[in-house]
Amino acid sequence: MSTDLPHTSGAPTLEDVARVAGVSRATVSRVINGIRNVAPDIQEAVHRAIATTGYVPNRAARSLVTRRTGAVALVVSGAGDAQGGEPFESRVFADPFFGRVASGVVGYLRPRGIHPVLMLADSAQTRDDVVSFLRQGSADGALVVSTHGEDPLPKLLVDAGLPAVLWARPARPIPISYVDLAHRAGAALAADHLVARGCRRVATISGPFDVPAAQDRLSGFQEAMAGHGHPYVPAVEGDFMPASGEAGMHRLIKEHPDIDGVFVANDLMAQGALLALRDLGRRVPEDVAVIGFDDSAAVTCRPPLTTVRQPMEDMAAEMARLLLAQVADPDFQVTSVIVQPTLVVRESA
Amino acid sequence: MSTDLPHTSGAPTLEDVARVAGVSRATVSRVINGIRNVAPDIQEAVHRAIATTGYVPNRAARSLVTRRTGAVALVVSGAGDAQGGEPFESRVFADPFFGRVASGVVGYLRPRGIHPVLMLADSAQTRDDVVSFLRQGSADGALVVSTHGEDPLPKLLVDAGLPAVLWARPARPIPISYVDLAHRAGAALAADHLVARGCRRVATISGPFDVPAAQDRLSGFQEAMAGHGHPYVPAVEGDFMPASGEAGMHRLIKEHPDIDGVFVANDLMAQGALLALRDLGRRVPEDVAVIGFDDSAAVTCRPPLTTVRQPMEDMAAEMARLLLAQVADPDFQVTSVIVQPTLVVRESA
DNA sequence: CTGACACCGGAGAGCGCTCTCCACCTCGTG
DNA sequence: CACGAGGTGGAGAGCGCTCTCCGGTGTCAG
Repeated sequence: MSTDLPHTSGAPTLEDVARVAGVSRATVSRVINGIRNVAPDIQEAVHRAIATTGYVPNRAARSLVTRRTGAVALVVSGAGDAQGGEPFESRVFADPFFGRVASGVVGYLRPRGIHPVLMLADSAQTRDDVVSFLRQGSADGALVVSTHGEDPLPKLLVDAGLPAVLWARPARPIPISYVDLAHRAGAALAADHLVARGCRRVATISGPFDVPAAQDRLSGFQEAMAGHGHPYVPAVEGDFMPASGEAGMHRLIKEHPDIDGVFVANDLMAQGALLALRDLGRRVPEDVAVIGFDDSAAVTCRPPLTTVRQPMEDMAAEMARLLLAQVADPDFQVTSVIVQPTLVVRESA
Repeated sequence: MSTDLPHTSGAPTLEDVARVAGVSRATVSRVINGIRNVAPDIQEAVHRAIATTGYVPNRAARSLVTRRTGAVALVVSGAGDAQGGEPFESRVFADPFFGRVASGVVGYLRPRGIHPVLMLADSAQTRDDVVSFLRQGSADGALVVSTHGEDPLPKLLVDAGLPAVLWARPARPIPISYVDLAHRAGAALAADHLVARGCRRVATISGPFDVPAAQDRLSGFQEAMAGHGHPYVPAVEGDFMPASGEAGMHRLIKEHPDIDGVFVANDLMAQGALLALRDLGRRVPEDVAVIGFDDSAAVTCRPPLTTVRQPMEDMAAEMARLLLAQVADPDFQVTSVIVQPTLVVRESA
C-alpha cells in the first residue's frame, strides 16, 4: 500500500517506521537496539515495518547522541621524508607487514561491526589531522603503527586523552597501551638453533638502529650468542628492505668469508641475503645457514626460510581488543601485552 | 579567564565559541565554512575564540544536516571460501596489488580531507553490510575492487542508487563507472617485444580464466602472436600466485622443452616462473626470455623482470576522482576510464 | 532626503536519533 | 479489595550543527 510508504522524500526514518508500525519512535528505537523489554507482538510489528519501509538507521544521528561512531582509526605513522623518492603511502602499503596487521585488525573488528579508517601520519600536519579526526568524533579511538621509535603521535594522543593502542613499545615511556613481541626471546631462539645446528662463525644483519625492535633483535641475538660462548658477532645494519639484505650479505661474506650462519632481522632482508649467497656460490644451508624474522616472506624464498615467527595478525587483533575495551571503559587500565615468538624451521637453517 | 571557558563539560561546541567571540552560532559556522562574507574583525574574533576554546567541529552533527560524511568505503570484494585455509582478509592484504591500490586511493583522498574506510565483502552477509553502511550514511560512496568478475556487489550498489566506482570492467555490463587497464594492448606489447627479441617458441602462463583481466591478457597475447605469424601459443593456467607460476613453468618446459620466451600474466607468477627456470638450469634471458605483467614485484626478481607496467596508483587515484565527482554531482555521468600500459624493459627479456 | 539594494549578523527550525521521565496497566500480596 | 511493585509504551527534550529567513545597516542614485 502506498500509504504505508514514507511521504517525505529520501530515506525512511524512525518516525516513518513508527507510523507504519503504529507505535512511537521510542519503541522502534528500543526494538532496534534491543534495550528494555518490548512485547513480542509489538516487536514483530516493528520488524515488519522496518522490512516494508527498508529502514536503515542513520549513523550520524545516532553518533550525535551516543557519542560513539563504530569506527576506529588505523593509523600508520612515521617520517614522510625518510627516503626521498616514493611517497609515504607507497612504502607503507607495499610492506607485507602492513597487510598482515590490517588483516588482523579487520579480522577482529569486522564481526563486531566496527570499521577501520585508514590514516597516514607522516608530518606534523597529518599528525594533527589524526588528533582532530578523533576529537571530531569521527572515530572512537586509534590503532597506531609507528615506523620508528621517536614518533610524536602517541604522546599527542595521550595528551588529548584519546583512546589509543600502539603497535610496539614506544621509545620513551608514555602511559599508553601497546602490544609488542618479545624480540629478544625471538632472537635467542634463532641463536640457539644456529648453535644447535653446529654453526661456529655466526653473523647478523640487523634492522635500522633507530627502530627499537631492531635494537632488541640485535642485542638479544648477541647476548644469546655470548651465552653460547660466542662473545663477538659480526653485524651489519640494514633497513628492513630486500636490497639492504643483499648488500649486507655481500659485505659480511667479504669481511668474514668463513661465516656459516646468519641471523637476519626480517624476512625481506633475508630474501635479499639468500639471493646474495646464491650469487656468491654458497649453498644454503650446507655452507651458510640463514634464519629470518617475522615469517612474512619465508615460503616464497629459495630455499624456504627458517624464521622466527611473529604472529602479527594475532597481535593486531589484540590491539583492537584492547582499544575497544578502552573505548567501552574510559577507566580501563593501560595495558601492555607481550607476545612470544616461535621458531619455524624450514630448509634454510 | 575562566569565564571564557565553556561551563558544560565535554568538548566545546559552536555555541561556546559564539559566546566567547560575542557573536551568534550562525556567524561562527559561516567563518568556519567560509561561506558568505563575514567582516574581517569578526572573523578575527571568531578565530581567536576557536583557538582559546580549542573547538573542533563535531562531525556527526555536521553530517546529520549536510548528508555528507567525508568518508568513502574502500571495499575489497570477492569469494571468501575460494581456497579454504586462510581467511579472506589475509589473502587480500598480503597481495601487493591491494597495497598499491590503497596507496593510490589514499594519495588522492588525503589532500582532500576524505578518509577511506576499509571493508571486506566476501559473502552475501558482508555484501549487505557494505550496502547498509553506505545507506546509513557512514560513507559517501564506495570504491570497489573485485577479485573476480561475477561479483554481485556492483549490481547491489547500482540498484541501491549508491555512488560507486569499480576497479576493472564488470563481467556483465551494468551502468557503473570503472577504471581499467587496456589489458589486450599490454599483452600485445609483451608479444611484440618477445618477437622483436627473436623468440620463436613462445608460451604463456595465464591468470584464472574466470577473471576477465586474465582472459584479456591471454587472448590479447595470443592474437598479437598470431599477428606475428605464431597462431599457436602454448598456455597454462595459474592463479596469480607465485607457486602457480613455478608449477606452470615446470609444466610448460616439460611439454615444450624448446621454449625460448614466456609471457606470464602477472609478476608474482613470473617470480615463481623465474625460480623454476633457475631450478631447471635455463638461463634468463639467454635461454628463455620472461615478461611479467603489473610491475609489482619486478625489481626484486632475479634477474630483474621485464614487465608490462600497470599504473595501479594512478588508476586508483582516478577511481577516487570519479567517485568524488559522482558524490558531488548525482547526475554525473557513468564514466569508464581505460588506462594504457607501458612496457618496462629490464633484464629478463 | 528618500527609496532601492547589497551586505552582513542573528534567530530559529530542524536533521534523525537516544534516553529520561512519566503514565498506565497488570499482577501479587496483605 | 486496596495498594505497591514491576513492567511497558509514549512524550519530549535535547545531541551540535547548517541554513533559510529576516531584519538592521551602509551606500548610492535619483
